[in-house]
Amino acid sequence: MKEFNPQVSAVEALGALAHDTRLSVFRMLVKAGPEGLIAGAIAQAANVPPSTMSHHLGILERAGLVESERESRLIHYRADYEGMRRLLAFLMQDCCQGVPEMCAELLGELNCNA
Amino acid sequence: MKEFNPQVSAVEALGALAHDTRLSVFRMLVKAGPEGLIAGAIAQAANVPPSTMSHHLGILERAGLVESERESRLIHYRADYEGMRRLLAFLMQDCCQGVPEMCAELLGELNCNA
DNA sequence: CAGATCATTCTATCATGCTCGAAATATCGA
DNA sequence: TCGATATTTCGAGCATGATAGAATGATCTG
Repeated sequence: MKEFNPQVSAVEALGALAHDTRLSVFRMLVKAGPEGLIAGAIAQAANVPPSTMSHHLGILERAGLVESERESRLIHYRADYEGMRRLLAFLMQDCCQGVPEMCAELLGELNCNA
Repeated sequence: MKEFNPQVSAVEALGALAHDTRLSVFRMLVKAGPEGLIAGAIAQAANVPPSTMSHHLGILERAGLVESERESRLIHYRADYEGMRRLLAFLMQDCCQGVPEMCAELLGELNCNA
């Protein structure tokens, strides 16, 4: 039986993002939106072999940061916004429970200017 | 000459937080506020030897997530809110430049309830 | 200055993670 | 069914990270 430990999930997600190639891929997918990108195109864009990229995408997926869906021979990867939200919420939670003033200030600077 | 690469800094910060002990310590320091905590107390609270904790604190400090200040024999560690803000801003930036609707929704759920 | 306290740095061992070619799997078109 | 395409899984070699005892550095007190 696999328990739900928010901190363990957060460590896994942070570890998934703590890699140059994987962080680039995640950002790429966030920008790509709901349509996502095809595995091969991601590997090509990041300039790494398909097998290496597959490994990285697996790590991001297991961490709950991306989702994949097969469409015939192609596999679409897209960012998992809910996973991202969980991670950010976990990090902010400490802030809110600790020093709300600083937390508020921090959130205030994070506005979308789009 | 050491260049400033936001992505490299982000990877370093994410890597620093991607460890159970270090994430616990960082949360602890965020909750502790500006006064921070003493190195020895942190090691004791996390139940790890001082040398191991010193190693972890060094990683967090080099990543720009905590600051240290000596006060006689004791060394105070406190969370670096500016470093945390930079990391979160970097992660949100992708979101904002990509799909602003999702970004806004995501930020909306991150309100301090304190 | 000597001894005690607090913390870091050193060093060695052990564990985990990254990379990528080769082989395997899945799907399509002829 | 056969060959081509897209992707993953496997396996091995290499690199990096974690851990903690011992030694070192910094500071206070008597």
